[in-house]
Amino acid sequence: MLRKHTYQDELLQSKRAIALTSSAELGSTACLFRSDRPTAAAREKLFDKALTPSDVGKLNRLVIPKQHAEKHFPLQVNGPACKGTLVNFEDPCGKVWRFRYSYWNSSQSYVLTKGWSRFVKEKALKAGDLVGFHRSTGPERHLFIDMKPRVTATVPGVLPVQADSRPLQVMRLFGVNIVNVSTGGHREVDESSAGKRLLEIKFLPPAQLCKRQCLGALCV
Amino acid sequence: MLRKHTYQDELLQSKRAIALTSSAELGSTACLFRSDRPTAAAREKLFDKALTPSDVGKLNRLVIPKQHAEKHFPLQVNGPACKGTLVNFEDPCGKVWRFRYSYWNSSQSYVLTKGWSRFVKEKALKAGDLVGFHRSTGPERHLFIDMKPRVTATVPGVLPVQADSRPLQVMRLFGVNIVNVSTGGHREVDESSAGKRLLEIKFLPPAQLCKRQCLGALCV
DNA sequence: GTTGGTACCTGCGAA
DNA sequence: TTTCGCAGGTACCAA
Repeated sequence: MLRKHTYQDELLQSKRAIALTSSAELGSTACLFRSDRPTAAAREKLFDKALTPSDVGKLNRLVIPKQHAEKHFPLQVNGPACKGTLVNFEDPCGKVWRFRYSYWNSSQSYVLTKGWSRFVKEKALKAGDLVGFHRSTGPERHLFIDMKPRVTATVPGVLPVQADSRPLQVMRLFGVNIVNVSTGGHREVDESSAGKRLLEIKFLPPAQLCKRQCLGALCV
Repeated sequence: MLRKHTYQDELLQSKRAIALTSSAELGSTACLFRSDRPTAAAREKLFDKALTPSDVGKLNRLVIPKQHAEKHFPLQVNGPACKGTLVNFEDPCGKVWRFRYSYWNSSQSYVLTKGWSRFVKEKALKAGDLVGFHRSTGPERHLFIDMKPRVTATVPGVLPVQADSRPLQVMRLFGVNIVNVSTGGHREVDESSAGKRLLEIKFLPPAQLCKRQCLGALCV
């Protein structure tokens, strides 16, 4: 699981880095489970982002809106972390995701890069879904990430809505998604076109499930 | 006009760089006017290039023929400028254009990238037009760029030709382009299809004018 | 040969 | 008006 060559520089940078208190001390793998998982208690919501087609597409990066990035995830742009750092986020399953976080001079934007595409794939994120960022309010200041399906104008009664009010996108049978509503391949989907979505039935890969804790909990 | 944050690394590179004496010291904007404009005197012609469809298309780059690039614009391919540098060229209006100049290993070609598309747009360059490169012979060795319309077989008398013999592309009224001959939106236009150009009448954005010195001079 | 990651760049819309 | 953010690209490299 260790990719030997990879993270040394980045870990060093991470340790020297920033006001951003990550859970880097947990280890060097891209994906871990926390063993000291706190109770779901004190967390402050930092911000949400509605994912764009690019955020979930081939660009393998998430643009963090600048105002949120500079408020919550400050990077020392001219300091040792100017080339980015590694940041860990815990998902609702307790799984820890390590992302590279950096600033792109050319576009003047803050981005999560390395690791992001795996997250998109495993969570089966789609454009319009919301990703939320949180931080524990205790002294450890751990970071958390969660995801919510897009809030969309559906045709009431026509498409399935789950008990948790999640619309449209998943229908589970024994913990497996058996329905996926896609946009038929169009990249640009806005709220107004959501009603034109086509129903596609397909099996989603098991990786989409939260492997440790969520097989019975539907914790996507 | 200054995009403050941007070009620090690149300026550093530019300052460390190469035998290519650019006028980088003029500032950090992509487009400046020289305040110390020399007389039109001593310049040596370096070379011309007839623009290809790709040079004026979506690729946003100009390929510099290798023999000219290596003769006139040497890059230390393995040196500090191996990732390219910024070079300033003054156009006939005295407007200074900053282009990124670099070598693409994948295609083994020398290219102007950043900034080039703006130049193409503002000058309304078309495939077949000639772009000329010059250098002042004085100690400052400033670089200059100019453009000439394609030498083309037009239908005499049908399309307007300006006093400077530029065919087709611009007709000015009080210093404003009121005619633009385009290719109807096709991206790839080669010599053989040039005769099929359509006339379109439209107002061009004011940026196409040479803002400082050329309102009365028709200096495109 | 393919994929993912880094670091470029640009058009465009909103402020 | 110009500037800025950022969505959507590209090039290149390494695995």
